[in-house]
Amino acid sequence: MKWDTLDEEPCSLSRTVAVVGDRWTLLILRECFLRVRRFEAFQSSLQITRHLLSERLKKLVRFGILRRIPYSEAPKRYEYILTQKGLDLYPIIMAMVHWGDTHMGDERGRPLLHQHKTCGKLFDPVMVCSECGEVLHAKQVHVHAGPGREEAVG
Amino acid sequence: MKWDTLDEEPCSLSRTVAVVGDRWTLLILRECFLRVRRFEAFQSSLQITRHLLSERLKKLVRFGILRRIPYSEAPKRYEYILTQKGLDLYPIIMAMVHWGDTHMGDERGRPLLHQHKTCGKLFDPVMVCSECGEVLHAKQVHVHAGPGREEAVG
DNA sequence: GGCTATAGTTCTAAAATGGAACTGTCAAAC
DNA sequence: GTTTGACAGTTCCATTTTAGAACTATAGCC
Repeated sequence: MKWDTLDEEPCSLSRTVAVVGDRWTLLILRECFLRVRRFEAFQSSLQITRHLLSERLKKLVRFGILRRIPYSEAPKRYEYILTQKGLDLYPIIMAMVHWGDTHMGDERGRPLLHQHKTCGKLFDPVMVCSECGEVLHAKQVHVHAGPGREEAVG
Repeated sequence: MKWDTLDEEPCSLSRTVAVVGDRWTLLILRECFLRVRRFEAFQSSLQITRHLLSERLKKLVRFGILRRIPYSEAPKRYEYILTQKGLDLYPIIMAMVHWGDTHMGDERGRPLLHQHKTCGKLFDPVMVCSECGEVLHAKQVHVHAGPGREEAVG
């Protein structure tokens, strides 16, 4: 597999995997959603090597998920902020958190609770159909080849 | 980072990442949701090395995401089927597909279209609040430390 | 016996990662 | 005006993972 062209495969999952499909990137994104923005902060909270952190941040900037913004002119210092494209990764992160809550929990209960500011309640994220609003299940979905692919699949 | 104990971290995202947080595993799961079940079928559609495929399938079985079921007694042959725990990964996969459709598309259009059997329409997956049903956005969510973690975060 | 199909395992070279030390810039403290 | 410390990286080398290909094993079919 040529990972460097995975983002050009005729498959939206592959393209997403090309960007966020590794362990460190997902953990870095978690920190971003918890409002972490600076190199040292990522490094100390994740215990990631500085080299890899530098690589991953560059990659996320390159793909337009983070924006590198100066917060100090002299010395030059930057912080990493989620773009709209990055913020749109939220459902992926939340889906993973919810699966972990459901299937990987221990006797101590959930590590984090999420409160919806709009309605004020503690909630779980639920994936629904954009058309009818019903909860989605794999077995109720039929897959067709779209215009971006010739042959039929699945 | 000790990746072998990532599934015991007091963070549901980490625990999920421990299981599905690598490129091959996510691609293998895509194939599972497209009804692929056999070793040779995974291998030829993904072009993954047989060694890694073997490793990843074992890991998915160990975590209870796939079940290894004999479909032939002599010679012993097995196929890999998603358990309920595995089927519950569907929102993660769909969230990734949707993000790819939205942000990584090219001029040819979507590779795949999804039809909801329940309502009959082509749809997008949308993540909503389990309590009020509103669409979720990162900025409308407040995070609290839960019982599974002592100190407050974010 | 020879051929094919399936599901792996083994081997070696190449690539990625971990861990630690090093670089460079500037502000504030002494 | 020299030292200390914070920050944002880069460099180096040992270890671990992965890629790619060949090999093993079982059994059905001709």
